[in-house]
Amino acid sequence: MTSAVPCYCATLRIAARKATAVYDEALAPAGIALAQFSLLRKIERAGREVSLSELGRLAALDRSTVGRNVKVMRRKGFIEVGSGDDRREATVRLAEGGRAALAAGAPLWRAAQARVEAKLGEGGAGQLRALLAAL
Amino acid sequence: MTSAVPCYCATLRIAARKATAVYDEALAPAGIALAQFSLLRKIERAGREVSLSELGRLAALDRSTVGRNVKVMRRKGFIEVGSGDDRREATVRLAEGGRAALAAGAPLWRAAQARVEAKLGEGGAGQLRALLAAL
DNA sequence: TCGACTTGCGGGTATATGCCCGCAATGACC
DNA sequence: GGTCATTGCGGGCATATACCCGCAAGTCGA
Repeated sequence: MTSAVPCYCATLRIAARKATAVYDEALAPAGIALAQFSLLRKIERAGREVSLSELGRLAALDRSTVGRNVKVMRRKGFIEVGSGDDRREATVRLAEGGRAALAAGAPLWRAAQARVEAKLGEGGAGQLRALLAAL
Repeated sequence: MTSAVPCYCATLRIAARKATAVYDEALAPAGIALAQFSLLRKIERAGREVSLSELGRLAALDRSTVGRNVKVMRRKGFIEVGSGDDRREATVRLAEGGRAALAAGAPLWRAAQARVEAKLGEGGAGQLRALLAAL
């Protein structure tokens, strides 16, 4: 008999998919989905040009994944790609479209964030952060 | 000033990716990754043939995603695809390869599960389940 | 200064994921 | 018994994600 032991990983993946759907829907009016919005925020927070590898570290994404995502965001006019002093590096910075998406998305993101926080209840939000940080 | 408010969604996605990497590595010797292992378990648990739509509901996946994943698992010999009474339905059941992968993966999965549980600490595991269920 | 690592990327390969459209099979309701 | 809405799929389209290989640029020690 296989007892019904839930797999942490499967549960996390489902939660991530559901949360993504919630944020994607909220951000839709801004013409951007969470994955890209999140990357734009990392770039914004950096406050300077960042290389693809740095962005990967910031977002905990594989470098090659960042490279592909960047290509899409570039095509959409969210970012511009240049090269740094180190000529191996490809650096990215926000473009007008990216700033606009961030501005339009900010309040929508906050709404989604609040909705999720409400579902988690008092203290739950903080607990979740602490638990996920432990991973 | 943009304060450093962590996005629940981004955090969840990172946690899911990291957990997936842990389980994938653990399951590697069994020749299967977590996403497919998880689906095989759903089919096993069902104890009967399930349609693609049912599997989608069980795994909280979009039906079209299930369709594609099933195609890959079929090619790998993990499952067999047939059709039910309702001739619209495509039903799946475990094949020999799937049973073997489940058997070989079971102890490896338990090890990964234990490792994650250890990181979450006493009670943390249960809390996480409760929180994710709230989503 | 020259070879040996190290680092940063692009591209190939394979999955995973969701939305939408259209088709076929069912079901429900006159 | 005919519509007509519902349900189940496949396939097209777009992203997201990771691993590996190979090339180019930078670093460092002898």
